[in-house]
Amino acid sequence: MKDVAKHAKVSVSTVSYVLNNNGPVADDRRARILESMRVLNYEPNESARNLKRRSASAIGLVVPDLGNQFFALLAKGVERAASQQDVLVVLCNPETSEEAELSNARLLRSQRVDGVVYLSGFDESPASLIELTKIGPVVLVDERVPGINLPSVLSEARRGAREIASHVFDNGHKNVAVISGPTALWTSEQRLAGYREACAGAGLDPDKLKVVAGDYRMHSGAIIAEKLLSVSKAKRPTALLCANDLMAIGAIEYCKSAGLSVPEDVSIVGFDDIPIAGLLTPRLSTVRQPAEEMGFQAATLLINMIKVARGEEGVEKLPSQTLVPVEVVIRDSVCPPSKAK
Amino acid sequence: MKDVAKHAKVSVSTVSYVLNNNGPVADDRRARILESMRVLNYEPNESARNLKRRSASAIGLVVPDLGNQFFALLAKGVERAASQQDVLVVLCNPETSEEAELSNARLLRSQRVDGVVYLSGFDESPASLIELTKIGPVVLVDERVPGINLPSVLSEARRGAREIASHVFDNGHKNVAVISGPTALWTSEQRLAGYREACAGAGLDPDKLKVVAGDYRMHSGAIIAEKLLSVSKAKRPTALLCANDLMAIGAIEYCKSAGLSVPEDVSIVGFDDIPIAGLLTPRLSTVRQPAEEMGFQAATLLINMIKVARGEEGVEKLPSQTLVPVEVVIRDSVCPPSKAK
DNA sequence: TTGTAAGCGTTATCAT
DNA sequence: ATGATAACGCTTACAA
Repeated sequence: MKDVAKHAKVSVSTVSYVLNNNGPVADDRRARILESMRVLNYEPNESARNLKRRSASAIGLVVPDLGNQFFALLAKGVERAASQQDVLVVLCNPETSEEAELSNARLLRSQRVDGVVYLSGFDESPASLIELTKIGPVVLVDERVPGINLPSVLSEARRGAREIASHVFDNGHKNVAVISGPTALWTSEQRLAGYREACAGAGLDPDKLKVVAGDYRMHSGAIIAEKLLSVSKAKRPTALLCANDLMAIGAIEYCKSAGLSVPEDVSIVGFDDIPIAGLLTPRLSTVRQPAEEMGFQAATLLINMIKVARGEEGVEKLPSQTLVPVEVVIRDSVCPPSKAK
Repeated sequence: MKDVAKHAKVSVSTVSYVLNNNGPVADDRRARILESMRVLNYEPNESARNLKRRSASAIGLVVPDLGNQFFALLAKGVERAASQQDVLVVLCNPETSEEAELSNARLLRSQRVDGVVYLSGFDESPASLIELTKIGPVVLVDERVPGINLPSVLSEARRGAREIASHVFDNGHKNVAVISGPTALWTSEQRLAGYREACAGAGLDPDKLKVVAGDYRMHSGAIIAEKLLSVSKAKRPTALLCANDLMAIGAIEYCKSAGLSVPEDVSIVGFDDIPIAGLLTPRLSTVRQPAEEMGFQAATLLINMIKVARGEEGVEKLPSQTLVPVEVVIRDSVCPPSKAK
């Protein structure tokens, strides 16, 4: 920067002014400075800027597992929103929730990021999260913590769950089981609540729904399906409501291995509509959550919060709660229960 | 830090010494300082450290599309390796290759990252890449640029391609077509070369292989399959060698829509073995590339290069070329050409 | 409108 | 073994 100043025969502060577009600079000088920057191909040292301005123009993205396409797409959306505003995205994969707590807090404290987009997905430790929000802005995606009202982007998961479950009940299923998500997760609760509503709406007793909690991973879907379906044919559920696609896929895989056909023997629905859902045989009926869009919204909201907190001029505070629509997509994995039953 | 020094009644330099474990510090003082840090829950300001040490302890990860599971898994591996060494990962999604060039170069120059893991996947602009490597370390994944020998982690793609193609030829296919990757990409060339070797090995003329280049995305697989298969049954290829799984899936989808059955009417193989490959009907025969492992290796190599360049003590330079093994996995998408032909 | 100079929180080079 | 102190590259009062 000194070099640029020297080369353009001005002082460093003038250079700084043109760099930040604040402070008044005569047009001819500005031009000279810009030219000098180009000639010397000067690139501002962001570490120094960050030090001075006490900010990093970077956000953290805490995501449990990029192997899950839903999260990967979400990450993509976050990245897109951030790069649009020249904000960097720092990837964090909390191995354990212990570490998550630490690494997040440290990340924020160490001034390497200005805020965090937080996707929990697995178990939650609200206390540490609340702690986090005291250090800096955090936005949750598809999650809420019981005690406190954190900014977040949510989906209409409950409605989606209700609707797809209704679809199943409308097909005439009476003996329906649920492969649910981890208990205590908000997403799990919402989806389950939706299923129960549909159940009641179909004139059935929601308390008679068999519910087993999985961990949102494929394997647990298979395990639980086995548990649920290894009973006499008369008692065997004719439909499985799975709280996400991965578990639904696991369930389908189990059925294949057990010689049960889907949907003839058992109807199965999922949740999320990850890209693979439409490619399976049978094509999976599910509820589409716009993963990438949700990531985009979350990052946009977070960056907005950061700017507002910084008192940047000309930025309106965004509502701290965003609701994105879901859409139930009916494909081939549901049919009326077989007469043979 | 000043506060810590004051609280522990020592000078800032002493605090700095214990923070970095360099410089000699009396044990009792060290203990006092550590205690003070804890009490004040002090967190070093990384921007300041970065400014001073001229490094960011962060690496960039340039990845074309997180929606592609192969890349997502790779990213996961990169993150894992990096976090193991307390290095941050900054995500970059080059929208266009123009921007890629710029944003990468700027990222490196602006001192926000110390190096870059680069996954091209789509078209390449070697010139800008070479430029990049002059600014800082870059490691390529599953890619090479013609002119120059960059550090990279490569897979035995050629062998894999040869072996899976052999499997197809061994099944008796004579009329085989290739849905290849983007021309000019190293991965495409390698795979194609492998296919040709297998072709020759089967006593067929490699120049008679029909080859059409796609873009590694699902859609192009479908389009090209249509082009290839919409001919009289006598001339229609009985097997499709697809340069990645996504295109293979596209091809399978096309076949389904066209009433062609796989593998009876046309055998199809892919490449990569993304998780979905084994879940399709028919289960896709393909070549497994250990995506996450490759990412891990790449980040490990990059970080090693950075440390070596920094002259850090006790670090041995890693070989700048890593070769990871592939494994062909035979599933159900191949069978001998139908007699009916 | 422009320049001077005082930090931002560290690290590293010296004396002590 | 410890403590002043000068950078690191930038921003921003404040002065000119």
